[in-house]
Amino acid sequence: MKSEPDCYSIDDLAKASEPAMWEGCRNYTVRNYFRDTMSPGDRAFFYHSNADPSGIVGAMEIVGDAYPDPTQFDPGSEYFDPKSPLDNPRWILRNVRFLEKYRRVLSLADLRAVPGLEEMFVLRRGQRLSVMPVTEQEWQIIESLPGLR
DNA sequence: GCCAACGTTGGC
DNA sequence: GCCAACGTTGGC
Repeated sequence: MKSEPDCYSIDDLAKASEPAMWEGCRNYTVRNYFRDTMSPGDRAFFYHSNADPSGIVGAMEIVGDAYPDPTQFDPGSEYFDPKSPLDNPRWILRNVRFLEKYRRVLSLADLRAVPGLEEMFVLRRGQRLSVMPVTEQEWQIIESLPGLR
């Protein structure tokens, strides 16, 4: 799950006393991942995009079920969507809980060099989604990389 | 700041 | 429903 650290970083999540809303996703594929693919208790990598360096910076956990993203109805929010019907919300989100921050950033170049991650979604050409699947195998490979903790 | 690769929009 | 134009993302 990607976030620009200038907007919301893993340090912000680490400081949060309660699970945080992963708000503002306005892409239908991501919406479907939130709705259909994620389950409470699933783990997710926190990825800093548009950062220096960009890459995986830590881990978190999905908490609870998907529910409508309140920012779509807030005219004061940058995520306001005037076309989203109140009685049929277009956008949903998940809450996430901080698990850990790694001691180093795993850049795309780092990940590309790791055997077994060749098929990973985030490494695929042209892939720009802010939320992408990770297989159990990929998770284990990454979590066992040296120097993370 | 460039630009590839998508997603979205809207005229027809 | 097609598709050109436009907007966005995000690494580099």
